[in-house]
Amino acid sequence: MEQRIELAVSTVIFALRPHPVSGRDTLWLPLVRRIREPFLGRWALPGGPLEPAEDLAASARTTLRRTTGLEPSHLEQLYSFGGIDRSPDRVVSIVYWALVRPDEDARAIDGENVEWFVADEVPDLAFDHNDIVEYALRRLRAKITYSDIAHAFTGEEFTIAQLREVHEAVRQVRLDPANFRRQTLANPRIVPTGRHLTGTSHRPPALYRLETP
Amino acid sequence: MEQRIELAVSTVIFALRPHPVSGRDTLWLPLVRRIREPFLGRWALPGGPLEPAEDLAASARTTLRRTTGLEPSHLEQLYSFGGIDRSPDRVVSIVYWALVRPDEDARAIDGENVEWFVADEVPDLAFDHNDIVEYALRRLRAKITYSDIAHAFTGEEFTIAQLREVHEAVRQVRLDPANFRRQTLANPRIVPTGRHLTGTSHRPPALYRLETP
DNA sequence: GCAAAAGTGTTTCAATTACACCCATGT
DNA sequence: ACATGGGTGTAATTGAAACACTTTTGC
Repeated sequence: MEQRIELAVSTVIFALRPHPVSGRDTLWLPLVRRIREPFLGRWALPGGPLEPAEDLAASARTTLRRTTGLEPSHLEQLYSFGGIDRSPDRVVSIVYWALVRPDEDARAIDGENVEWFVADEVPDLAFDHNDIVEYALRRLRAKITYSDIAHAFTGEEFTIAQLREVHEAVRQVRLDPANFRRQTLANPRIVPTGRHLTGTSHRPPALYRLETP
Repeated sequence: MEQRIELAVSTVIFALRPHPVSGRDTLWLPLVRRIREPFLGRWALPGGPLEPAEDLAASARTTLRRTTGLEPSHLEQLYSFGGIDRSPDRVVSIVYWALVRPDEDARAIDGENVEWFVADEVPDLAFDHNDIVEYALRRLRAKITYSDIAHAFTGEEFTIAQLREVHEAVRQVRLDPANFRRQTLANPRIVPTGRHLTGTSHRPPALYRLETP
């Protein structure tokens, strides 16, 4: 008698929203309340079984649309978890993590049993999902320092300060505006659009965009 | 009617051996000749179906022992591949990569239909395994620059030159011995054992070991 | 004019690189 | 003694960090 191994795809979805207490931008993520055993009633990462006709990334996208109604601006495989003690029945989870833009985020329509939490303050989750969230956070915070993923949180056009605020929110640090500006503009792919952001109560900052090579 | 999704674990196994032409140390990996369709007769990464009672990493270890007869000094998950066009039947592969020590490597007994190849000169492989090997090589070469995995290629005790030769072999570069030495010894976890390597035709180099914290 | 953030300049400090030179051993 | 790699010293270059200062807008 052969035991069946379940194959599921889950996604850690990050968005930037103001922290309920401090008001400063922080990472949030949506969780889904389980309506079945095991872990009935507990919060868990959105996900579902892998459909035979569906790509791994496509499956993550489907989950993302179902829970947030949005397209991810960044989607990346995180890790595959297959410990034999993760769940009463053997299940291997391929986990993705995704970033969604705050401007689109406003348009988000949460599905049933979906609720957003501050990423660093999630409750006790089902399965090993607390470990997974922690791992995803570490990866995001590491990767933003050496890659372009911060732009997945900005619009097409952005000011240097907006980009800096993304870094500050994700990494939970304060960065020197002058030095950040220089280091950012050292990247030749970041070019000024010529336009400026208006409506600020001070000097209007220049708008830039990321050249797609 | 439900289509079954196969779940397999494959491993890219690296060892350092002298290059057949240049004689300098290079990365090698073992491949297995397929004895079944699809891709019958083609070389492929060692691997097999995931057993219900087996951990993902344990499955990789089993494969490693079967093909090389050795224990890995380093084993790490690489990526999971699940494209719907990878194979006629739908198969999701969770791929690991492993490093084995050269001293142990000498003890290796190759299984049937197993042959070692220079990692940068592998033939046309089955499935998408050429892509996977390339990806594993990139990861290894990137990771050796910021982590301790080089030690997975040295013995318990090592000279600074031996460690440098590992870096040079993996990254295919020449490194300044003086600077490499300083940067290496800047790591407080690398401590002298007090012993020296004898039998060289020149000044006997000091032996070090990596403190396990 | 004043506040506030944009944007520029400058000084300091640490890390990397290149390379000259001395040391200890086998032959 | 001399060839060879081990090991040390040091000047030049680069980049990160800290911070003073000027600019441009809304009010």
